[in-house]
Formats: sequence, structure tokens, C-alpha cells
Amino acid sequence: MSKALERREKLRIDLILAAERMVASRGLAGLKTRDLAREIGCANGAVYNLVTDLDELILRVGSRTLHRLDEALSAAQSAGDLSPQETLVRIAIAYCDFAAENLELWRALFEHRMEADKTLPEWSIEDQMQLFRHIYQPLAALFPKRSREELGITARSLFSAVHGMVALGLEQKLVAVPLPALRKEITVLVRAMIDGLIARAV
Amino acid sequence: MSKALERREKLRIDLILAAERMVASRGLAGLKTRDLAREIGCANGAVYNLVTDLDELILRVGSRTLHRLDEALSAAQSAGDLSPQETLVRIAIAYCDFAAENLELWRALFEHRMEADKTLPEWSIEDQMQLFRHIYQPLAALFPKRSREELGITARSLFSAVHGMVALGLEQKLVAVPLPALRKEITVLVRAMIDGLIARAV
DNA sequence: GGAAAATTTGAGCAACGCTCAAAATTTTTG
DNA sequence: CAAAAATTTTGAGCGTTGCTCAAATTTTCC
Repeated sequence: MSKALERREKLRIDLILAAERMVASRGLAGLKTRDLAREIGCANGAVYNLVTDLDELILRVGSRTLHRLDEALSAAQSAGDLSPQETLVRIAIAYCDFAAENLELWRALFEHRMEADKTLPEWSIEDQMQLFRHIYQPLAALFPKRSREELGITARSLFSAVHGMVALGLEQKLVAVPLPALRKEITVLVRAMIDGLIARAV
Repeated sequence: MSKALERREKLRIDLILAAERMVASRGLAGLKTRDLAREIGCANGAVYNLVTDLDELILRVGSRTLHRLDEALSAAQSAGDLSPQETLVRIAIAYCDFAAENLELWRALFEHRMEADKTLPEWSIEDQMQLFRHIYQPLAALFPKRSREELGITARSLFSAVHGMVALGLEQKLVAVPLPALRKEITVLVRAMIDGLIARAV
């Protein structure tokens, strides 16, 4: 590869990492092209040589966040040999903890909205799909009779419900819930949801 | 009241209604002061005579949305004389339907974020608290032994879980779920959550 | 080394929320 | 009712924003 292209690649990575740091510290709204350019040492116009858009940059940062989240959920899924129920609780708690520890980056995943005409790139959609798979496996163990499609729907429902509790729980707007209390609420409700689903399944 | 103040009040109401229409049609990001000023027939600077901030204006619009949502949930709560379980399902479905029918206004409730130093006005916090009360009553009927505080926590958990399903369900980013399917998922999971909570309570 | 190709640059554009001296209007006063 | 005083409205303008593009710079190639 030519020297110019090497430098370009290096700068692109610097840019994404700088953007990640900036979102983490100042929130998605605090991400500014001029600050980014100063941070990585180039002209502000140069940002658009590395990335077509701020949208793309945000998606790149989001991709990194999703992969780290994926790792956190994987760790929770394979820790110890728990029952499927308790594995699901662990995953939900891991999701909550990740969101709390990576608050602004996690928020950015859901705050960001593309303009109506632009569509999400393929790799970004792929990233998001992967998340449900951690829930899918324990669910499949609990409901062996259900079809792949049914399990997928249930997995998304469970994920969404936990996401809602975390989202509103970490929101300062509504009553600020202390993190330990939130973890407890999640544990209670996930157990209840699974119990309820099993009871109805028989 | 003086003629000047009357006109001011009228304009302020016009402004809020215009803002509501603009958010509903173009989303929160499409709310622009210059367009608002043109719409209600005044100078762009005049917007700041009626409202201190765009933040305040958004909060005013949010307040109206919350009140309409409150009405929708009230209607669902008092329709027929259903069991507490089925009332909770009805409320959840009503929430889902309201969000779908008022997509951008409903989104604005959660997308909007104040700058860190500014705090929410009292009336806005009050508005938000009211929402849980619809869930509280059927829950109290189901769990007569629980304290007010415990019921409040459970109410918020249930609300948050349903909110999460609606939020991710109506999001175009993830797999777009057809509305009837979403309503069905919500019904299933709310019933499961309640069943599970009751089973653990005995 | 020097011409050609590719890349980087930063001034500049349009649009944004918001401000504030000046203009217009309303209210008070004589 | 007219002039003075108080109040309200106005819109040009400020500082920022994401993004563009002709010009300057650097790299590539022979």
C-alpha cells in the first residue's frame, strides 16, 4: 500500500477513536467536526476525506460500542453453568451494567437518527441483529417446542422489555433510580416474565 | 388585562400549537424558530418574548402530549369492567397505539434532552409522574399486601418494559415490526409478566 | 528532477439558536 | 387629545454548526 493510503487509514482510525472519546465524555450532541480535526491534527475539511458524513462516523462509533456490548453479553452468557432462567437474568443485568458504565456511548446507539432519505449501511444492520442471539439460546433451551421464528420474536420482546427498564431507569428525567435498585427490579421482572411465559406454554 | 398582554397570550398559544404541528410533521429536529415565527406571523426574535428557550417550547409541547396520552390511558383503564390483568393489557395496548398514532410527538418526549446545567421545571416533572398512576391501581388490586412504595416500583418496571417494546418495535432501525404483531407481542408479555409476578408473590 | 496525479487545506456558504439597540406601539400623564 | 413615558416588537447581526471546493501541497511515476 502507498504511503499516502497508509496515513489515511491511520488517520481514519484516529478519527473514530477520537469521536468515541468525545461522545463518551460530552454526549452525542457534543461531537463537533472542528474539535475532531484539531484532536487528530488535520484540517476540518479533512474529516470528510476519511468519512463521508458525521452520520457514518457515528455509525462507526456505534459499531464499536455494539461489539463491546456483544462481548459483555457473551461473558454473561457463558459464565458458570447456570439454568437458562438464571442465564437470562445474568444477561439482562450485564446489559444494565454495560449501559451504566458506557452511558453516553450506549445512549448514542439509540439517540442517533438518520435523515429519512438515507438508509443504514448493511454492516450496521448486521451489528444490531447479533444482539438477540445471546437471548435466543437460553430461550431455545426453555422452549424446545417453539419454532425458530417464534423464539426470535420472544427474544426480541424480552430484550426490548429489559432495554426499556434500563433506558427509563438510567434517564435522569424520570425519578433517578439508584443502580442497585434498578438491577434488582430487572432481576425480579425478568424472572417473572420467564415464569409467566413457561406457565402459559404448558 | 391590557391589550398588549392579551395579544401576547394568544401568540404564545399559537406558538405552542404551531410547534406541536411542526414536531408532529417533521420531527423534533425539524423544529426551527424562523419557521415558527413565519407561521405565527411575527419576527424570529419575538419567539423569545413568548418563551425563554426552545427547550421550554419543547417542554410545553411535551406537556400537551403527556396530557393526551394520559387521557388515552384513562380511557383504556375505565373501559368495561375487566379483571386487573386484562386492564393492564388494555393500558399497554393503548400506550402502544398512542405512540404509533402520535409517533413524532411521542418520540419527542424521550428524544429531547436538556443541557446538563438546566433543570426541568416543576410542572414538567409533575406531568410525567401522573403516567404511572394508571398502572398503579390495577396493580394494587392484584397485590393488596404490597406497600405503596413496592407497588410504585412494580408499576414503573411494568411501564418501562412496555415502553421498551414499543420504542424498539416502532423504531425503523431494527426490524420493522408490523403494528398488529407488536400489539400481540405486548399482550403476550404483559400477561406473562403479571402471571409471573403473581406466582412469585404467593 | 520534473511533470502529472492525488491529497490536504482552510476560507467560505447556508442555516442554526439566540441577542439587543433601535423602531413601533401602547399606556400614562398633563 | 396630544405629548411623554413605558413597554413591546423588530430584524440585522453574532457566534456556531456541518459541509464544500478551488487552490495549495504532497506523492507518484518516468
